[in-house]
Amino acid sequence: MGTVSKALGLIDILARSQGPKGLTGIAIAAGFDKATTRRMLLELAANGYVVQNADSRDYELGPALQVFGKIREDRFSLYKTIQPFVRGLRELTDETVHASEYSAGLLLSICTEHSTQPIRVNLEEGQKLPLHATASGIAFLAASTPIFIDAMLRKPLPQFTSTTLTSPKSILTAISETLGRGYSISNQTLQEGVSSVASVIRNQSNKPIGTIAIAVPYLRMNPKVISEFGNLVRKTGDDISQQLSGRRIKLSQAS
Amino acid sequence: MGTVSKALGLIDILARSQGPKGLTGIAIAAGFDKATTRRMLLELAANGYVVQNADSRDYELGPALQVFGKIREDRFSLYKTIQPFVRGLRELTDETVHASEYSAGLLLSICTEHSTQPIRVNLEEGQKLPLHATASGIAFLAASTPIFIDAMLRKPLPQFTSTTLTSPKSILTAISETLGRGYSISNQTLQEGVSSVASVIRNQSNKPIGTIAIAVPYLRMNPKVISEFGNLVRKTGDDISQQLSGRRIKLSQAS
DNA sequence: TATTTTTGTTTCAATATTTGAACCGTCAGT
DNA sequence: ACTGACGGTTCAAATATTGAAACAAAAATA
Repeated sequence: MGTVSKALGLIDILARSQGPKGLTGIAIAAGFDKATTRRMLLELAANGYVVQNADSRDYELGPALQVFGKIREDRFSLYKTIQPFVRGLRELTDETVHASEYSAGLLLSICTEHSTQPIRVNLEEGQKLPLHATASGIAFLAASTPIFIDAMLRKPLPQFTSTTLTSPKSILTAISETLGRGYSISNQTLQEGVSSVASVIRNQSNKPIGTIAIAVPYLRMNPKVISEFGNLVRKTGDDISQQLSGRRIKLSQAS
Repeated sequence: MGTVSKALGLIDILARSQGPKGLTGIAIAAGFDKATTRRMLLELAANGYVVQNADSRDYELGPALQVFGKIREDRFSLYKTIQPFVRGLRELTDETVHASEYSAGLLLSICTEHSTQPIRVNLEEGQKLPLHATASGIAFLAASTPIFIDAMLRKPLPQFTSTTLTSPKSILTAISETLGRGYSISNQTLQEGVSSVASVIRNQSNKPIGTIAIAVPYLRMNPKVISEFGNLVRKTGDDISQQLSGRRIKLSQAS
């Protein structure tokens, strides 16, 4: 692993930990030496990706992330297109609905609307969704090329719960079932007590770029709910893909 | 300069260039070798900070920036607090109004509302504002400690226009004038034809964290406008600081 | 206040990573 | 088929990174 990845890993750690964090804590979490960690943090800070509180000496995420994030959003506003759909689906189901975008071998949660019910699925912002262990991942794989699927199933497939699918064979089965019904189903594959249905989102070129999913506490899941919510996500996924192909992505620029 | 900074510089280049960019173009813009540039881009891509289009092989900003940007915004929502003020000031003046946040030796433009007039100041998203060559910078310095001012004036002070202040002495004068009147004035110090008035924004601890500014085409600038707009930014800066000290920044964390 | 502990910062020789010139393959245009 | 432009690859040389240890400063504790 290169130095750059290590440094970016520190940002991940800061993002995951709520609130600021001291040097030692970050070093331990990252598994690096204090000296190494500090040098990286300083370099990140020099670029605005991290800020150090002058008093407490704690580190936090920096404004550069916001700035670049906004620029990216401006150019490729998947989020803006998706958000109303996610919200609509939440209102319709009153379950936690979330959309994700594919990036670097996994799905990044980019938009979440939480259920209002007392028992609900809670999703951290920016949560990483492994392809093999989530309904979203299976839905995404089902829309991918055999080459891509093969490459992904060659990687390690860590087990998160007792029902995580960890064999390529079982995942291929789940994929073909997904192709049959038009949406994927997960049964506590990433987190105990959480079931989901998910569907793929495609871009103008019909390539899969992300997913939309409904995450339901297992206790409220049953075949009727699965089929009802499943058909809802499928339709919503299609609608989003439709809208993405209809509207051009913003390319033009002002002087 | 360390490897990390070099890699982050590539993100800067992608952000500044509108739309995707090829390997060679990026390498030239960055001044690195192709091999180096590519290795960095791959590493950035592996972390989601950059994506490579499978067909065109061009590189673009990645979703990780959006994800982390949103997390930061959630924790430290200077932007959300400021935006209504910026918009209000734009409506009042119909000139371009922008707010900035201090980071790593300069001010990052984080929120802009453009004038609707045919001749107006245009500001790129995420524009970097040097402290010595902008009204925002002078306003920020005027609110800073002597130690900080001294450190900043020791750095190189590049000349951008014929009227850029490049001597520590002239900048110190501008600072003391700013302290006297409560807002700073720039006269085409960064870009020809642009004058600005600016005022500082402080956090709960009364420390300067950013600025708010009105940028006016030079042809519409005159003493009357300066004093009118100047007093407006000053008041708005104070209002924002007031609101920031009223509301606590989110510090608590869940389990 | 004195003492201990924790946390942040610096140093430097050993080490692993980065670097870039040269090279290869591919595609588009002629 | 030739040419030029571009993306991607290789590998020895150059350089940046690493981390143990020492140091400093600040908190916590006695």
